[in-house]
Amino acid sequence: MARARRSFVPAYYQVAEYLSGEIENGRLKPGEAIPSESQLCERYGISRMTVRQGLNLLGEAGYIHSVPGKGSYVTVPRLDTIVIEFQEGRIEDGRRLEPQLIGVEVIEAEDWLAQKLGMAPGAKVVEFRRLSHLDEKPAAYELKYLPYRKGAPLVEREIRYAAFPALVARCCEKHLVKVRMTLYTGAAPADAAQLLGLPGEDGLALVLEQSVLAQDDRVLGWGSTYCVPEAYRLTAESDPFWKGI
Amino acid sequence: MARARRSFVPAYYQVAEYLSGEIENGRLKPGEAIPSESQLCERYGISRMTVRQGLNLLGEAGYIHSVPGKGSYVTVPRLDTIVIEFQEGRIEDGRRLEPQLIGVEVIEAEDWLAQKLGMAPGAKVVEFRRLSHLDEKPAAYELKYLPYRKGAPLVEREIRYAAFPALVARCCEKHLVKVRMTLYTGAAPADAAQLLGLPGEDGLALVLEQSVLAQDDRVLGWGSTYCVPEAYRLTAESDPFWKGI
DNA sequence: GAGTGGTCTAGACCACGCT
DNA sequence: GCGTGGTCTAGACCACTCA
Repeated sequence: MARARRSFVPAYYQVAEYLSGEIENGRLKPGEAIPSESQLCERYGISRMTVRQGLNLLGEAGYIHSVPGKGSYVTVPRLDTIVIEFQEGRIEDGRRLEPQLIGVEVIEAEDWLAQKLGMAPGAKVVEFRRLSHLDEKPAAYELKYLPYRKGAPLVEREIRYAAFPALVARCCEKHLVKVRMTLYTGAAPADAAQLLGLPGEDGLALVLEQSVLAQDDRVLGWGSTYCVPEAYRLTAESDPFWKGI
Repeated sequence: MARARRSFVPAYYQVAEYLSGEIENGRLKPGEAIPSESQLCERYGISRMTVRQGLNLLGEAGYIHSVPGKGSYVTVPRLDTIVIEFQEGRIEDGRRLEPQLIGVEVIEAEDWLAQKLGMAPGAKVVEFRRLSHLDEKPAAYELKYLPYRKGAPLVEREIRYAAFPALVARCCEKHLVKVRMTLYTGAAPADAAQLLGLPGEDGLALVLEQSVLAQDDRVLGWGSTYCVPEAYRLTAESDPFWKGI
């Protein structure tokens, strides 16, 4: 508990380690108050700013949170948020899918698409379709749309290999974009079902819908990926101290 | 750019706002260096610790990162990590599923299960099955397993309503657990397919596999949820500055 | 050697929650 | 009124990078 001498570990880090240890082994329980800053100063013989630096570390990691005028408390971990690392064109074990561009067109957006993209019906959009293979077998069919912009040439190489959000960002000249994704099991369009060789008359696939959004939530692009069942898995891990939303 | 006077906004916060604004509007581009700490001190007429507090905020948010001896740089956002808020027994729009406990048994683990749970084959495990309804229609079938522990009574109320990770945590007397989840479209077991009224001979469903892990990655519980296609969707948003893994 | 970020001090004043 | 955390200062020494 006393601060280790002759150590290259910074003092603030030792404070953080000590407290996170106490939390992990259960001596400090969720909801409980941790020692006050001045107590920690005294215990470790360090200044308050240094103690605060350590507590800040724990706060970032989500172990604790503080209430002005009262104290700092151990956070109750949340198990309902999970983080997925989703790499387009790459599956769980890191193997790469072989993408094949099977169509690029400028079309007029039908109503449903215009709505998804936040455009007027009939507006011009670029549609492109990709079919990706894994081990010579078709694994995913992608259908992507982004507003047509004169003078924003889409290089075929890019369309073929680039991840969709990055493509959209470059095309719209935005520096920061976000992605919103929806996952479900649903029917693939007939042509996709055929190309993917989906069994059954309803052609169920794992569907990943991606909306690429600007910082102000304006939709910049929309796409849908139909994945062959079983071939495509997503793994995710809980982020117990996520603080977003 | 100059620090606002007569403002109740803390100085460090103003520094952070100014810089994040510059990043968002693209005047500071990913990979570029931001002004040095001493430059910011001078510009705002504040001390270095205060500037650092502001930069720390941006660092936490993932906008910038620093390189000792060189400077701080605008981070290139990542679009390949997304965060899902997954609430067991609750769907996208917040509606609750009505759970129904349809079986609890102590069984001896078959090989595949023993492997999932990291136990010896034949070890005793508690199996329970739940069927959840949405609008009177079956929506999800859950199959969960956790090691049988003498003297750790499982209250029916809990089994029926509690989220699985929380149940496991309480049962194993662990304070901190993690969840690893895998999502895919796959075949449901025959009994599940029948109860859910899945169409087609292969009975495809959206499958959510959950492993509940201790901090040391030991498996504490394993479960699988089979969701009726289309009824169940997961939405996720990108976390452009996630720093994990 | 000049400049950078990383760590740390020993103070200060404030708003807040309690009692 | 006392203890809490939130903000802020004006210094300090260090290790590091780069010219």
